Amino acid sequence: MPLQFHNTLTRSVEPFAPLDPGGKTVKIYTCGPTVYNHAHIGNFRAYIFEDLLQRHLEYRGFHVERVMNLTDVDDKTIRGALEKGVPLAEFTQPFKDSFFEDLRALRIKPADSFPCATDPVHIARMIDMIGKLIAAGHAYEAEDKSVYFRIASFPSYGQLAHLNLDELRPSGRVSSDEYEKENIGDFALWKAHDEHDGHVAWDSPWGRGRPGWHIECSAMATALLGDRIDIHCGGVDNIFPHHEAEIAQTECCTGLKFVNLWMHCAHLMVDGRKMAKSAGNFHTLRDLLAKGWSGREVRYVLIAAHYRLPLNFTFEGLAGARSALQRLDEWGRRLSDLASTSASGTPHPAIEEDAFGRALDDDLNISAALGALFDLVRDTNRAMDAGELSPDQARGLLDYWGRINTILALEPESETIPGDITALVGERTAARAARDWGRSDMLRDELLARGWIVKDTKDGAKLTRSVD
RNA sequence: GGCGGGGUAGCCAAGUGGUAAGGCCGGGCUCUGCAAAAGCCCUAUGCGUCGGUUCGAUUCCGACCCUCGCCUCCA
Repeated sequence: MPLQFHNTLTRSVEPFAPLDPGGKTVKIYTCGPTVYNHAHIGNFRAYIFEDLLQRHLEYRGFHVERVMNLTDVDDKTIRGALEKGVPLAEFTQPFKDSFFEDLRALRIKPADSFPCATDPVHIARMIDMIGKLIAAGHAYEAEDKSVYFRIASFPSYGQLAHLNLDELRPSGRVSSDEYEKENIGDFALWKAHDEHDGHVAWDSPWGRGRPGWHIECSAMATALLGDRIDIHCGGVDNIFPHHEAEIAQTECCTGLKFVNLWMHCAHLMVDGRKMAKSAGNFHTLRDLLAKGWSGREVRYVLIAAHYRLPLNFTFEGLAGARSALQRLDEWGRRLSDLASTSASGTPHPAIEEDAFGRALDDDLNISAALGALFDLVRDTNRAMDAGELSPDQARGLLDYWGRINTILALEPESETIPGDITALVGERTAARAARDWGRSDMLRDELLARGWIVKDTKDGAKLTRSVD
């Protein structure tokens, strides 16, 4: 099966081929967070889907160039800064910092660049693009000194969302701008400064103001990746109007097809409803970490369901992830013990077949991929139980597990066992050899009190870190 | 109202025109000084409902029910 992905534009799964004539480089732009708050795990579902996409493309030998923007100026960031009485940049910085911390905790590969909307270089580019759009008749300055994109000038507006604009139902969220616009669907490229914006404003040919949200992505994507990009990702809620607007602005500026492949992930749900800051039903990563869950466990939950399906977040699901990971950890540990006497790996049929990688080729079918992985776990555990797996085969499988983890990134934290713990285990082993069960049990309790669980396997004592 | 996802065992979930992967939970067994852990085994005659096509449908077609999302803040 060829590598293929679902394209939101055509609503079908299509074979993937990069724009790069060399067939090597893949350019990806992904919409990042608005830094007015800590991102919640629903946001991170999107970033983990994008991480899976990038890692699988790399597994298939592509070189991925990826940009993720940070929206650090909009209504909410401005409101937050005003309420706190601090400059905008000072308000957003802690949320930027926590975002990067969370990416690390979730083992999400950093993008090659994380441009910020307020970067003067990008503001200048946005102003430049808006000027071009006005000159070409695609945008106009309204009476309130804001600039709007004229959707009537771009006939294919609505193609991505498959919306017929004549049939749009008024949403009820009508703002006062409506009276300034030629068409209710026209969207702001430049928002004239008003009293709610405080000191947040930049000079422009149309007076002081700030950029609209959509133009930010068009400017930064083309600045950093060029006029045409391979893949643009985001949550389904970005399809309309955000990505629709990006297409219109960018293509009207460049005259080129902006994005070859649009990929969108479904929402993370909680209690059967979309997880959203506005709904107040969200969990942040730091909340979950504080409850004793690990970033790795949260990553498993978020990565294990197909990206185009809504995923209902539950603590039962997190507990299930913990158990599943322990099974994988134990498998890796067994393979590792067996492989310790082997210098080089031997091919195993399952590695050649690579059912895991082939499942991901089909629009990132992670469920089938994990199914294949757990099949391999069971089959090789059975072989190890029967003493039918050689150390060289174990080494080969361990290498394969390592390759799979260049995609999944679910390997256990490397744990260094402190010397005093090792000493206690040694004492206990001696006590057991002397059949001094009382002392053995006392030492086991002592180890547990220090956070380590001892398991007496037929190969001797094994230690694992206890979890809360 | 328009558009788009979903409805498969207690929970999550893959998949196929020929009779249902995998994970969690649960049960059994093995190992074991005890305990814990781990490994193995078992667990859906049925895939929202009702029709239709077919030798045969969970998979194709039609209708309907339920549910979630988008329709200019939103990953």
